[in-house]
Amino acid sequence: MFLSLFSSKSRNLFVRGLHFAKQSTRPSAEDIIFRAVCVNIRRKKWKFLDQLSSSLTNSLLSRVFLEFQSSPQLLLEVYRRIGGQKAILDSLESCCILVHVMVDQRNYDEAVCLMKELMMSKGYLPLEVLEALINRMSMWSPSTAVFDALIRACTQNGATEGAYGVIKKLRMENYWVSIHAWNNFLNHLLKIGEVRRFWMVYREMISYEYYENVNTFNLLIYAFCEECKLSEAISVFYRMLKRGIVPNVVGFNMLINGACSADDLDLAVKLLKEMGAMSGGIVSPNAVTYNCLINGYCKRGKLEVAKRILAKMIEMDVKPNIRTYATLIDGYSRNGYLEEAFWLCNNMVESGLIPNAVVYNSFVHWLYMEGDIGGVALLLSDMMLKYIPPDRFTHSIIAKGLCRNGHVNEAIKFHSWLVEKNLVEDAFLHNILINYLYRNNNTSGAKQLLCSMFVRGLIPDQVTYGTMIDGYCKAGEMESAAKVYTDMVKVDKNPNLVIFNSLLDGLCKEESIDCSRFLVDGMKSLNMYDAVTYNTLLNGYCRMGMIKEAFDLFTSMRKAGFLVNKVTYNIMINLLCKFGLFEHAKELVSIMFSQDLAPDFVTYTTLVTNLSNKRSSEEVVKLHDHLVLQGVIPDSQTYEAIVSPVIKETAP
DNA sequence: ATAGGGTTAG
Repeated sequence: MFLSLFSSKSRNLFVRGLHFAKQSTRPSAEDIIFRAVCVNIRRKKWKFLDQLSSSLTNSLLSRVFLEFQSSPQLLLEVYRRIGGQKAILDSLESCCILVHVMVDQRNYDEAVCLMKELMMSKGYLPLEVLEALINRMSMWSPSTAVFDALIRACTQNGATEGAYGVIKKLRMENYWVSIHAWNNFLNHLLKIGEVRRFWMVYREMISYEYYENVNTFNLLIYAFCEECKLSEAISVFYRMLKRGIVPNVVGFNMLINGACSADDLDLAVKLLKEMGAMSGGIVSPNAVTYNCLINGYCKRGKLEVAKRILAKMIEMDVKPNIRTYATLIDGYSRNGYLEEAFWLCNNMVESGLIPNAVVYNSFVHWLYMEGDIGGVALLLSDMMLKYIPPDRFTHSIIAKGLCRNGHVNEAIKFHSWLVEKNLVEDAFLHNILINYLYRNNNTSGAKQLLCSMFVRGLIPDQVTYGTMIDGYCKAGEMESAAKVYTDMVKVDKNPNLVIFNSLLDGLCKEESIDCSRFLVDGMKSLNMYDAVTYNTLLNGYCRMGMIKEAFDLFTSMRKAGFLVNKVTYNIMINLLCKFGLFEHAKELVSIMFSQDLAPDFVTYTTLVTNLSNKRSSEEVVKLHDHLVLQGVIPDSQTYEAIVSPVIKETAP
């Protein structure tokens, strides 16, 4: 192998190299290879390098990179040629030299990738990488882009504290943290739902006298939208214009998406129409804009409008993408129109787009919800045939689908299989399983699963704790629920509204009325309460026969407005029916219609069941007809059990 | 930089 080194030309260079070597008159084997490699790199003899690739050890590579650190172009070529990226990762120093080279060549993605790998698989801490980068700093232009890349690598790895630590350290060492780096970190905070921290960091950044750029302003809009503060978000837009900053489509999209999630679709449409005027003719909608609106309408069941937006999009020459179709497909499936969803999928394929895991996940999920196990099996095998890898969503959907269709043990087996195959799992999947184990009264199984989460390095989240608390509350084991609550607070997880509501329900169920009121007062003082809270208490009053309290509460709930929903009326209708006050109950039904809260299958069942116990068959049929004529969809079980036999009986 | 799919409450 080394024979070729000693061809005459190489030999000359080799000897010359030896001449300059100070430390030793007898070069080691590595020295020999090192010289040879360097020579051939200079001459771009890549074939030679390929032959040597197996001898390129860590220390050798380090030496080579150091040798060529001032020729970035050449080094980049070496990196691409040798395919020995693993070897490069083994040496922090050579890796950092390469990162500098990449950044210098504006190849930021590669730089970020390299650092992500370095931290993920080699376990280097962000601050260690930073130090190594700084050590190589003097050789290069004082560009801070390399730090931007490091912060991006941290946020992409989910290392929030790592990223913030790098920012702090840089400031301490008097390096400039670019606005891009701040924006990246701020965006990361919003993505992980840390809105409060977002504002803290934003204020910190402003205190260092940074000027916001268009991206920062967009992030402020995003943050306000997350907090459902739409008017504040819009005022950010005008503040940006006043500063003379040119807006872009991203800010508008954030506003439109925010309006959609705040259930203000009129505003969303208005923004779409006014985009041009508001931006002085600079900005026009893109695919994201339309997708946000389509999603808004799909989630509210307004499929016809959603489809009209798709048509509009095409008319305006904006190409629908896979997300457009995935959104529509999910919207149609979610609202019970699976046939139409499959038809849309066909359209999509004909337009040249290939269904991805998201599309399959929607179908699988809604087929499971319909109990169509056979359909699921077909789709999953189709997915495999087309080499579309399932993701963590697929896994959760399968686990939940199995549980929902009565196969909890199969779901547990499926989970074990995932563990065995070392496939992605997350807290989400565990939460689903834990929930169903409780429902099946398998408390010990649920506890085991929680333990296995810890073992597998998965951190239980608020939902995990909430699921356990709810499980114990439903089982009437309030002491165990309280214990989980204490455990949760110990690990610094704050209870959320859902958890409080679960606890309240548990207290109401065991008829601890004083504790229940105490909890509600506490929740009010924390400003953490909603319609569920009040419905739970109302239901508790009704169950305990505290009629006066129930009516008083109902009145104050109606005064507040937002505390009343369909469930509230269903509870009250049930109460009135129990006392045989059917006329009053029907009055509440009309009020429901007038408040745009259409009675649902629960309303139907409550009325029909109670009426059939106390009144004639004719009245039951009359009520059924009355409700159906007003557009109420009957609960099929109730209909089959009560109404259908009566109709047959009265028929001639 | 923004958009799509999975968990918890009555």
